Amino acid sequence: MTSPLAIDDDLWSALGDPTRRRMLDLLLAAGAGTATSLSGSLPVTRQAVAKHLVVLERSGLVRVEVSGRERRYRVDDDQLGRAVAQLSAVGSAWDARLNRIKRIAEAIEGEKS
Amino acid sequence: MTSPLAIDDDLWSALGDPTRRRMLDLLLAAGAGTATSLSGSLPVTRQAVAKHLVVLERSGLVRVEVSGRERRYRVDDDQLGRAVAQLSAVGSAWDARLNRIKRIAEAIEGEKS
DNA sequence: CCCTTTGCGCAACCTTTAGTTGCACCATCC
DNA sequence: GGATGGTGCAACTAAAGGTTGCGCAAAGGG
Repeated sequence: MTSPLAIDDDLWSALGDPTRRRMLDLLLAAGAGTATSLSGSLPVTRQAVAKHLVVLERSGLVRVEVSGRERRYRVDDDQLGRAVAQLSAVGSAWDARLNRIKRIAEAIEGEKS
Repeated sequence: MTSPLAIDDDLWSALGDPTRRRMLDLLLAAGAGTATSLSGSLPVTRQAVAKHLVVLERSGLVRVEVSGRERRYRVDDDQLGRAVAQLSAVGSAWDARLNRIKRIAEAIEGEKS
């Protein structure tokens, strides 16, 4: 195992920002959205949202669909699925280590008696 | 459900940095470490590591133990456990939405026939 | 058809964060 | 006591997240 943590940093860092995470939530809930519509539900300006959309698009988590003068974004299911898989991979790697430590601690505890 | 995504942003953002994630890995693997020892296994300077350790300590993910002239850090199991729980909470919330979308799509697909 | 909306993009600027280098300090060990 | 090695502090740079202000083009309503 070459460290289960040799992770796609780009994907992770796209998810690292709270505003971007909330944008993904909003997009999942509404199906799609534009920079303007998203900024209505977020505590930041449209321009900030637009910059985040660029980041999300570069990381493949959303795709754009131009319709007239609107740029409508929606989540890329496959890519978000991959992201979720990585989150849970890191989570379970850490969990495994924590459990191993715990078992060792308990074993030592047992020996003492 | 008041959005499973009303998440502890501090904890998440502490985990958002790739260097900090690798530091946690190193600390878990070695049991403990100092700014100097960690910087030996990372592509950044000791000072950068020291700053990250401050962030990790503020978020409760590591605790320090002063021993002579060394400041030895180790992971706080409970807090890392909470962090892992949050990762998996967000992951499964998204997963649930993706699956719901998929089911709806399949249902529509079914209707067409 | 013109004029007003409205959704976007671009540019300048500010602040915070991750990183660097350089230096001074103090505990340790010979 | 003096060299050594682990820390802390300060100044500086670069990139990221955010803001404001402006200009433009596509829709829509008289």
